[in-house]
Amino acid sequence: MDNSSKDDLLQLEKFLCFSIYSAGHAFNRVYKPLLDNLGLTYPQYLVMVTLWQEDNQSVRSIGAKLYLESSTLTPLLKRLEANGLVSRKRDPEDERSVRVSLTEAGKDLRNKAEEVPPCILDATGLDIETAKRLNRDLRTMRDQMEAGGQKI
Amino acid sequence: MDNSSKDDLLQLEKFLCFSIYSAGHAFNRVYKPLLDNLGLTYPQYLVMVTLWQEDNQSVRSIGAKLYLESSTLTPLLKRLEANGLVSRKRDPEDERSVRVSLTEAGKDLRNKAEEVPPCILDATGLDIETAKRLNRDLRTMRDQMEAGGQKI
DNA sequence: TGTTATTTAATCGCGCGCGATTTATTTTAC
DNA sequence: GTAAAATAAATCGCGCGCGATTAAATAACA
Repeated sequence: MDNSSKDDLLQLEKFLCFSIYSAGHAFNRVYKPLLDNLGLTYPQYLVMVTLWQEDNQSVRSIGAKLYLESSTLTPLLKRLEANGLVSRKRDPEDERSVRVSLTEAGKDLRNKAEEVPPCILDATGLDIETAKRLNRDLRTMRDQMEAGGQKI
Repeated sequence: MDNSSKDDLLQLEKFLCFSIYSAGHAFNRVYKPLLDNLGLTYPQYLVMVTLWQEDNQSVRSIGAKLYLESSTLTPLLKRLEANGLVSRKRDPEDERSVRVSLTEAGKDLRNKAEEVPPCILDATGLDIETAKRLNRDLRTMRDQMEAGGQKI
């Protein structure tokens, strides 16, 4: 391999992974002041969104939707519980499972939270069609990558 | 606002930010076994890439390229130094600055590292043109979001 | 039935990632 | 020339995020 080809291989700007990595951080920066108003971190916000969509889920179910492990979720959920937004109870039907439910305060927070997404789309500077296409392409790619690990 | 519109607003699948967040995690999972062979974490790998592109940079310069703070980089660089891949020295011309340079081991690692990017592109399942378009759109979006914070 | 395998959360250790602060150095303004 | 402002790293505290492990409950099966 000649030098120009070698130089091509390791250029940061060409790394799709880096664009995603840095775009994720950029999102976090934009979200932070908005979520501070709700008293949530970004991952906590995602957990609340899944619960607003469907209340009373197991830790496992939340993890499947967010691609997170119990080792991440358990401490996070305890913080949400400490802040009075959710309750955690062992499922009487299956004591292995822990059911996570919204408290009244958790349900109420939804109204304030609904003001967030439009602000974010605005901050990206994308028109809706481009945003939708990006979203679709990224989900396809993620699903492909997640599936790749399941060989055998 | 009626209920169907309300339901639309907070659907996880529609969140571009979540696609990026979860795609980032998926990348990490794919990278991990490859980077384990190099003895690097993903952020450490990014720092090494910037140094392979341009050796002997300040912490600030690396941070500007990766959008990271010194509070993130300093401990990371100390770990790279402890692993014998870089050296850290105060700049004699400006004692505030710390110059980070590749050791011989750090330079040598580049050869093994060049095998990584093709594996990754393969794992995404994307054709090159789609990957390039995604990359371009994401960088544009990120730059827009980073610029948005600089108002005034 | 009883034993083994699987499933579910929780725990622990480690490496980010950042905001806020601190320390040292350099630049600027007066 | 000195005081004030700006800049660069480093430090600290906190919240992820995960791999590895553990403990408890359930399922599978001989």
